[in-house]
Amino acid sequence: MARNPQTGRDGDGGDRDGARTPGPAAPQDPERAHSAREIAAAWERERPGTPVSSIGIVTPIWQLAKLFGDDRRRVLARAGVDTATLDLLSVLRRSGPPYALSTRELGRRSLVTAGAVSQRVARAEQEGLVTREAAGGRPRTVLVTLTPAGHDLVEATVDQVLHREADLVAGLTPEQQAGLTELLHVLLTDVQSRVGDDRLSQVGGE
Amino acid sequence: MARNPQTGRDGDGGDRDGARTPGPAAPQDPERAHSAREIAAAWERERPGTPVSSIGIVTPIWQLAKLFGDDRRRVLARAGVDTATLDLLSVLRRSGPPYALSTRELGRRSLVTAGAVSQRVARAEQEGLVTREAAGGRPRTVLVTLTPAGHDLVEATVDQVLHREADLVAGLTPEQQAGLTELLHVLLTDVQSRVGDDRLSQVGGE
DNA sequence: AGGTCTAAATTTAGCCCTAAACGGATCTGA
DNA sequence: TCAGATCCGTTTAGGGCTAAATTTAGACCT
Repeated sequence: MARNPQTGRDGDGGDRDGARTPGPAAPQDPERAHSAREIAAAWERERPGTPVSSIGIVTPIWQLAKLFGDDRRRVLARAGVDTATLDLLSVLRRSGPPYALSTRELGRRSLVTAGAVSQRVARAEQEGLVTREAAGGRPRTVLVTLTPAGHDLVEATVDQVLHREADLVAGLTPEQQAGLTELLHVLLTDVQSRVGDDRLSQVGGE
Repeated sequence: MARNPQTGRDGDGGDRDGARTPGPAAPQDPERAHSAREIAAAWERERPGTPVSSIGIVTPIWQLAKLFGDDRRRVLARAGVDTATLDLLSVLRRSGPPYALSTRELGRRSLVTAGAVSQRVARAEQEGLVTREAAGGRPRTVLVTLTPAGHDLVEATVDQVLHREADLVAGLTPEQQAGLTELLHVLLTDVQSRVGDDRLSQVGGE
């Protein structure tokens, strides 16, 4: 999911560009997507009154998620794993011995639908990274357990991924990182409480 | 894109299977995904020394991107559009009259591959939202132009989407929103300059 | 007991994306 | 002028996800 920058607006009114020289006359960096600032400015210019207030937050979050996701995918491709599988294995690994969770619990911790979990588990089982078995717990519970091969795969890749990501955010000072972490935490907590509240998704919004 | 919370850390090296209680790992709200803090703590507990420093930033960014993306998809489903199509139309709309851009330019502004742009345009063309024609400009350039129907669709949905997203971030004070916007901008700029730098994606990183 | 309800997992249909192979046109240089 | 290098856009193969339909097994009633 995560899809694109922001639904909206792009640069100035005139740089149609169809052909032209990509060079010096271009608005910004001709090789890069527009920034949230440029998108909001374009909205204002094209449609005065457009509610652009959220763009400065939502757009960079999507762009960053895309960059982090693509980067992780490339890092993991070298190890022959995909991000969805590593995510599954990591959740199990982090849960501690005996490295087993129900499908239900996996879904909750992975932010994907039950169907997606089912497919992830099936793929991982196919590759011998987890096992699946009925568990006596609740009615129809299935217990997914990490195999030694799955455990090894996590051990072999997690530090790589996390180290790489630490490098990617290293441009911020420790103070900036702390401030950003705090603000993101506050925003996430708040958004979680609002999403799913269907009253707000009506047109008139509040 | 955007996939999951955090690849997490996994635990120790040897104790496969231990045995029982999945217990102590379920610390918080049983209905919600784990927070970055809980994930980092689980790593520390299971594998002391894991480089968790980036988790406080990367994990909430993914979770937020997922929440925003899912929410937007649901809002747009009512209008019978998908997020990818609206993104395409919006880029054209905000480029201003004559609402036409080359495939190449569309790819740059959308953060997706050329193949994805081609497919998006084909779908939108199928629905009569854009037209596609050869343009004399560069060598093999194709010009994609918004139709009146496409223009109308943007007008009918963009405010809805942006208003909804403004509601979603309304829990932050104006000061917090400004601070977050600034930090995200700094981080994004920095990450863009680091991604693609292949030296960093080696294991040894940094 | 038997019928109905509900919860959990899976399956199915359809969408969208990436990576890589492909097709065609322009530029380059002998 | 012709071969090769390039550049753009499209097509193909395959992965991954969501939403909805389906299957199953206990739970609940009467």
